[in-house]
Amino acid sequence: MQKQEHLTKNQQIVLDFIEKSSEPLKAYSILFSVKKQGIKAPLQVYRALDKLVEIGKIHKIESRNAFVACKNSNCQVSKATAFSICESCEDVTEVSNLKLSKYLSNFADKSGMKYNKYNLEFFGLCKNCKK
Amino acid sequence: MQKQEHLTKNQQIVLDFIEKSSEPLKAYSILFSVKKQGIKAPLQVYRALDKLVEIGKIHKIESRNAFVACKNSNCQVSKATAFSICESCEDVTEVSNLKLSKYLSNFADKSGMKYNKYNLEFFGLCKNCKK
DNA sequence: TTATTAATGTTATATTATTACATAATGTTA
DNA sequence: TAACATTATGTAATAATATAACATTAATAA
Repeated sequence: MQKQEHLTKNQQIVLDFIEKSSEPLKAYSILFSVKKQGIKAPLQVYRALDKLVEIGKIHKIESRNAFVACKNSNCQVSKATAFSICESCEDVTEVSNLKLSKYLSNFADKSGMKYNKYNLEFFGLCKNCKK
Repeated sequence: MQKQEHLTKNQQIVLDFIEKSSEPLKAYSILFSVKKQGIKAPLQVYRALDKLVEIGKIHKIESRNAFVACKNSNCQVSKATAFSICESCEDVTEVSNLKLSKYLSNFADKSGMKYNKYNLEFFGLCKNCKK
């Protein structure tokens, strides 16, 4: 279902780096880290990020301008994303909840607008930070 | 329930401008427009925006880095926001749906995290652009 | 093979947002 | 009201995020 089988060199470098990270990464921090692998300019990173988002390999956390690897094998999730964000430690976790995604994917209000995508960000304190 | 009764001059200028707009406004376009009213620097706008977001008078559309006036009288909504965004004309509407907000405000998943805030952005084509 | 599409490399620049510091206004409390 | 704390202001500089424009190369399709 992904539009592209093969990732290009730059896309693969950026994806590898994001997948290894336990936290959301910002474009310029990715840039800094992949310079040794030949990526020199912001645009090279942004292009890779755009493509990776498009094919659902990563997601952008809009409120943080940061990127995380997709943890769902289900490839439709790039059109239906939900995250929980700890406002203290900034830990971000992808929410995988079938009921939630069904509810939101089918959501329709009086506007008559048919949604083909959504992004939901929950904020709070994670277990650790709640203590 | 709002933390502040009285808006300061800069806050009021910025709020007035946003309330008059039918579309989300970006910080620098606000800046440009309120220069005649004595606001000279980005920081003056950002400070006003921060405060207005904090007290729920406006919301930030994260995926667009833009700001809209709150259309709900209900003041708790700044902690529970939902928008529908047309990807063609960029029209943004605040979604006011009690069922949705109840569902999301009470949402809890296995993470054990207690959420105190969420932001949801739906994307699609509005009635006009669907044609 | 030619045409088309997608990706790359590079430079420059646009856009969004914050730091730092000095000052003034406002609110609180003794 | 004086002293203090808090909040807002003004200003300059700069950081952080993202895109435009253009030349070139690689991959894919017809």
